[in-house]
Amino acid sequence: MRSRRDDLIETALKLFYTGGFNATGIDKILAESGVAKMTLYKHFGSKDELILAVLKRRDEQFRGWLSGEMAKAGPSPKAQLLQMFDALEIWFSGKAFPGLGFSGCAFINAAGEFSDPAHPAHQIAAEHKEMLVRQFTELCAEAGAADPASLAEEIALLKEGAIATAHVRNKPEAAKIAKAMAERLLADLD
Amino acid sequence: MRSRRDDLIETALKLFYTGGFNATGIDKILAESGVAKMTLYKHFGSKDELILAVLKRRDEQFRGWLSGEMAKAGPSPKAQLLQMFDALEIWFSGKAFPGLGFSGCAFINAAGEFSDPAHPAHQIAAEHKEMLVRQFTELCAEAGAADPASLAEEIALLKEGAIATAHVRNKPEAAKIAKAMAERLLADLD
DNA sequence: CTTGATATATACAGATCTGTCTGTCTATGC
DNA sequence: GCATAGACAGACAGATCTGTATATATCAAG
Repeated sequence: MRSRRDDLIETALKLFYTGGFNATGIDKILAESGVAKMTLYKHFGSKDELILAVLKRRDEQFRGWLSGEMAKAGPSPKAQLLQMFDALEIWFSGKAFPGLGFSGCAFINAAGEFSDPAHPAHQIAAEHKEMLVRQFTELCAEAGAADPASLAEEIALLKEGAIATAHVRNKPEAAKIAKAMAERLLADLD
Repeated sequence: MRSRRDDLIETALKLFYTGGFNATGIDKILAESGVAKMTLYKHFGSKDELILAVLKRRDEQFRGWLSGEMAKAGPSPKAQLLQMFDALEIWFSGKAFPGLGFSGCAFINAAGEFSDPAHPAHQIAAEHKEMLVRQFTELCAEAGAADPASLAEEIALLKEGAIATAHVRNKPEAAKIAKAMAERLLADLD
């Protein structure tokens, strides 16, 4: 049974993600989740803290989903890295997270609304991206790359470019373009 | 002499860009620009229309600046495309637009806050990106690329990836990473 | 059955936001 | 000089937002 705290986080994630953080009011989250206002402030203290809890949840949810999709490629690290771009395409098409659709990357969006790098929400966004780069680095090392850290940064940059392109230009094919570029980057491996 | 309308657009651009669209109130723009509220509504009718005017101004300003930076590379289209990534680095460091600093791409940010692709602000953002891709396509054709449209999409994707990485992770070196990747893409040309 | 923790409903305070209304001031052109 | 257009100043309406206060209901454990 899901707790009220989880109800709030899941509802807030959906509304913040699709409608923006600043533009989405507390009252809307309360109405859609059916939770009382006092319960929200008991659990989170402020809207800002709810935003941080939502971003942490999204980080777990997204990285968990992506790892699962990449694992479908089997044991080869190179195949897993390429599979990531197929996962992006599923995400861009709106099929990855039922009920959420695709409204770009929640962390890029958060960094846009909370532009100061010192803002806690911006920092969570940065950490999320860093964690993914670390995961890519391990796979690149496992695949025998000469410079795993640099290669992982390049893969990550392709991923960010695909996300921004898919969202701003409403162009989900960006995943395929990025994948083709990644294939050339990884051609020497395995 | 700058008109009141320009004063409003320039001040709103700075505040929207650094503080976000929804989070920045009309009153702040009026206070900082020294313009009366009635004057704003005389010129723009609503905050939404001011936002659109700001995005159009930013489109002209940014593409004009970028074209100027690229032109510094001389007549070679390949050199101009590579020069673009040097321009990105200047932008990321905050030196491109005095008084604005670097808060990511105003159009990626706008698409984040106005996520619906049918929203006028989102559409202006998409058009801005499309115009840049068209410019890249012309340069790729001029450089003798076999498939100028595809190559331009790849260059554009590297650019978007660099912007997102530089902002979210506070990592201006992303420009150099993207440039190195672009050099490999363009190696066969000229 | 009582106690304590948790949640609910509802009202409210205080701030802020967009947009309007009413005057007044000032400059420019005739 | 005078008329007209544009901008300023400042109050105000109405909505909305975050956060608080109060009083009530539910439910499980001892």
